[in-house]
Amino acid sequence: MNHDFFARDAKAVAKELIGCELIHKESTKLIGRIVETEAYYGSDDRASHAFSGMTDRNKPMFKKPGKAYVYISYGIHNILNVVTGLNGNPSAVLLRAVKPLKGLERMKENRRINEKKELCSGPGKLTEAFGITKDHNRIDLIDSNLWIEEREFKGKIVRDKRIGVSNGGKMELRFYEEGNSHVSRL
DNA sequence: AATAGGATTTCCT
DNA sequence: GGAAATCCTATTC
Repeated sequence: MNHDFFARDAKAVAKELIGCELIHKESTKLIGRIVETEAYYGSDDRASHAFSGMTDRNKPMFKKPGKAYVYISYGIHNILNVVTGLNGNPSAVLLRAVKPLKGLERMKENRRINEKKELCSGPGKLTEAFGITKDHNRIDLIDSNLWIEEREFKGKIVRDKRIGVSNGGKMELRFYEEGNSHVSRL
């Protein structure tokens, strides 16, 4: 995936990321197929961290498309986003769930569980399975050991309201593969 | 300097 | 279905 792919409207990127592969290469190679994403914008999106302008935390959202924005949620979970961007406006796509394809054993160790469906079926779950932490914040997802590869997608995509956000409004910015059991919530 | 609350997960009943 | 876990950030006094 190149920078141009991410330098577009977050909603379009979120939708097209469904079916692509998230790859993390460290000692072992971990691969998951993206089955669920959400788009977040800026001043026009009350649910977004960037709603009230730039702060220390959300700074990556204002930076170059293709960068990672990782933050800690509820003091416990690392949450992974890809920065997107149209006209330099702050925006990002949250990676909510992937279907484990490769490195299952390592993911099970990281998650301390065995059920495949529970490994990556949520934003906090997939970062734990992949070993993604705030150390990955602001890294470039094009030329680091964490990246996304384009894949043809033949399934059907469902669009819905985002999960877990207050002031989410009526905007339907969540995308997921219809019927896929690795989605956090069908 | 202090405090309120979260783009969640897990465990218990 | 409900609440605890847990800590960092942003906001307020």
